Order: sequence, then structure tokens, then C-alpha cells
Amino acid sequence: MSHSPLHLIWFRNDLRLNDNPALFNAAKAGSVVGVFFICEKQWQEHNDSPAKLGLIADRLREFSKELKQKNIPLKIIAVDYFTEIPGKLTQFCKKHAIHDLWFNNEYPLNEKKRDDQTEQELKKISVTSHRFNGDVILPPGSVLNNSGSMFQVFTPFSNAWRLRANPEILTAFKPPRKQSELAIESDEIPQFGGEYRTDLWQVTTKSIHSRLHKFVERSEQSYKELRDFPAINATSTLSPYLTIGAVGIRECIQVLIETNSDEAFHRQWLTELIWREFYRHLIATNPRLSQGLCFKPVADNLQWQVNQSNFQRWCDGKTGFPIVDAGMRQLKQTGWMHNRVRMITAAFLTKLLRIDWRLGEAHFMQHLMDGDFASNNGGWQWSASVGADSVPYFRIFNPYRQAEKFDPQGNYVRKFVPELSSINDKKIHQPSTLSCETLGYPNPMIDYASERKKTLEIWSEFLNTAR
DNA sequence: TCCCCTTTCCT
DNA sequence: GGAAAGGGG
Repeated sequence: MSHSPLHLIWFRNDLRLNDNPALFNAAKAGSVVGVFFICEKQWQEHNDSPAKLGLIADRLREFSKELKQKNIPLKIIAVDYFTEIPGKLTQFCKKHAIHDLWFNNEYPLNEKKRDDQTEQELKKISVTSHRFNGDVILPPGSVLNNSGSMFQVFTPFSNAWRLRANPEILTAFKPPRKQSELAIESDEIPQFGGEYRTDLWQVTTKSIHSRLHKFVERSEQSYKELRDFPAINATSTLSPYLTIGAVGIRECIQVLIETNSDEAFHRQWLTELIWREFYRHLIATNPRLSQGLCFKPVADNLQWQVNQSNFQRWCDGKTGFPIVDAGMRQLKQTGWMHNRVRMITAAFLTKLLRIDWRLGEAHFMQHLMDGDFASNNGGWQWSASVGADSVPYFRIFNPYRQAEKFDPQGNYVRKFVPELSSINDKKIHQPSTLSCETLGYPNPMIDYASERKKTLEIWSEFLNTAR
């Protein structure tokens, strides 16, 4: 029996059969074998959290089974760093007489360099790389302003995005057909990463799709209003799956269009997904962002406070500001934090403690199971007023006001700061010095009003002299 | 995806 | 003395 040459699909953050353009097109071209690289040292350098890696390991185990049902074997190769991958892939392609490599692009700088180097190396042995943009609806660099460059402001970007995103583009790619059996065995998925709440985060495609459907169906009319309240489960909670690619962005939007008729919900969730695209387009078009630099070059000269003990109190959720502490403890305990509280805690670190946003960015990555470089970096630069379309420096979150507004009954605080569970609704966000002492909860580590004032002075002085 | 101070107008 | 509205950081 004569065989047509094998096609290799390299899986990374696209662990799904559905809506996977690289897989879809590879399978159309011929028989497919998959490969996934475990890169523990590289992941550690990127601050990927044990929880996120644990989720990837479990999803990979499940995904390998799903691939097997299509007779697609999945090989696993362990390396320390990305730089070893071109060599390993060269060997692999030689061994299996492969002439085509298929994958979906990733946009941070290290990933892009890895992929470009791989493409170059494989070209030397006549292997052609076929690259797709499966992680976004519109490819980075394709949504541009009138002068032909990337938007620096979200709203015009999102307007242009909406005009470009026609139904044809939004259609998800179908899963590959079952192919005839190959003489290659799938590898066992070794244990890697750490623990996460497996009771909350299932990894089967069925459970992930059901999460998506339940969210879109249940949230009619309530999402826009309730998404900002951390005590209420009104958000999609799909971010970990989007991050590791267990669900595709087209699938999400397709389900949204098909199922939900509520205009406000539809518009609002789509806006959130466009924010995700905005940040992906930014990192793809601006290498500074992957190099620890600010989107606004002038902001690279800001002087941040170096204060290890203050930083540690923030990390540990012991600032004495209940809403901040609840958020930081939710992050550590569950690997996830409600979006509103991410903004509150980030503003607290950057605008009230005046500590470098990059320390916060790293801490979030080290704990978030949905830790995503583009979204996390974008969010932190936004909060610190150093990024694209970021909050103006004088827009400083008041943790007390935010708490009263978005956690009016204190239920969120009560859940994660048990010391305060006996305090009534009115006082829980601002417990008195006396009750803090008796309950073993820290007093506020700073005076909000004076730190706010100081930040305003520092920034206004900085911008005056920088000009 | 803000906060705060001031003024104004009502009770 | 509180709600609403406006301006500025």
C-alpha cells in the first residue's frame, strides 16, 4: 500500500478539534500526525502558573483521546527552552518523511521568534510551513487606521474591527474527518504543572461547550448589568479555555450570534472579545510590549517605589483594604480573579503604592490559570496609565468607593476575607481600627486620600518635566 | 470601565 | 443637608 506523505501539526495554545484552521487545513491536505512540546524551563521564565500548566496537562490528556478518535496520533516532546524546538522538529520530520508543517501563530516575541526560526530551519530540509491565525478573528496587521498603522485607541479599533468581521470570517472551522489508521502510537502525557480546582474547571470539549452555551443562554439581559459585581457569577468564565485554546474565538462568537437575541448582551460580550483581539494585535505589531517596556515610551522613565514589604502585603492580601485583599486572596486560592477586582487591585498597586506594574503583571501570571501574556500585559499597562488607550493618570480608583458600588452587600469580601465575616454590610468595606484589631485583620496600610494626592502630584510633575 | 470638589437647587 | 450637575485632575 502506498502512502501519501504525512503532514505534521504542531499544537500549542490551540488544543481543540473544532475551529482550528491549522488542523482543518492539514487534514484536508492529507494524513496528519500531531506534536506538542513540553517546555518547562521556558514556561517558568514566562511565569506561567502551576494551575494553568496543570490545566494544560489535563486538557492535553483529554485532547489526545479526542484526536485518537480521529486516528490522529499525538506525540509529546519535552525540551527546556523554545530554542531547542527547531532541531527537534528537524529530526522528527526526517524520521517520518514529513514535508509540511502546520500551526496557528502565537504573537508574543519569543513565540514569534521560535516560529520564524523553526520555519527557516525546516526550509533547509524542504519542509514547508503553513501558518494560520486561529487565535484571532482578524489577523494582526489587518485592522489599520487611515495612515496604515495599528490603532492606539480601542474604540476606533473596535469600530473598524466590527466593519471588517463579516459572517464568513466568523464561521468556525469544522473538526477534521476521521482518517485511516497510522502506524504511529500516541505518547502518554506525562505529569506536569500543579494543582487547580478540578471541581470547577472541567477539560472535556463537551463540558467546555456546555459552559459556553449556558453562559450565552442564561445571561440574556443580565450580563451587561451584572458583570461588574464580583459576588455574582455573571461572567463567562471561559478565559482559561480561551487562553489555552480549548475553545476557539470563532466558536464563541458563532454561538453568541446563533443563540442570543439580546442586543445589549450581544454587544457587550463582543466588546470584551474585541478587547482580547486589540491586545493581541498590539503585541503582534509592537515588540516593545514583549520586552518589558511601556507602550508609551515616555513612561519608561517613571520612577516606581521599590518596597518589598509593601509589595508582599499586596501579594498576600493583607493591605487592610477589604476589597483588595479579597481579590488577592481569590487569586492565590483559586487561580482566578473577577475582572472588576483585577482593575481595583492593579490600580491599588500602581496608583496608591506606586509600585512597578511589571511586578504586578508577573505576580498575576504566576497565579492566574487564565494567565495570557497579551491580555495581562495590556490590562496592567492600562491600569498603570502607561499603555495604549490606558486610563488617564488622574483616574485613580478609590477602593472604598469601588467596593460600595460593586460589592454593596460585602458578599464578595465575606467570602475571601473570613476575618470580616461578622461585620455588617455598611462597615465591611471600612472596618474600624478597633474591630480590625480584635478580628486579627490588618489596619489599612496607607491613607488613601494622601496617597492619591501624592500620585497626582508625582505624575503631573513627571509629565511637565518629560515634555 | 474615575474621583472629588464646587455650585446650585431643592427640602 | 442631600441630590444633581459641572468642571478639572
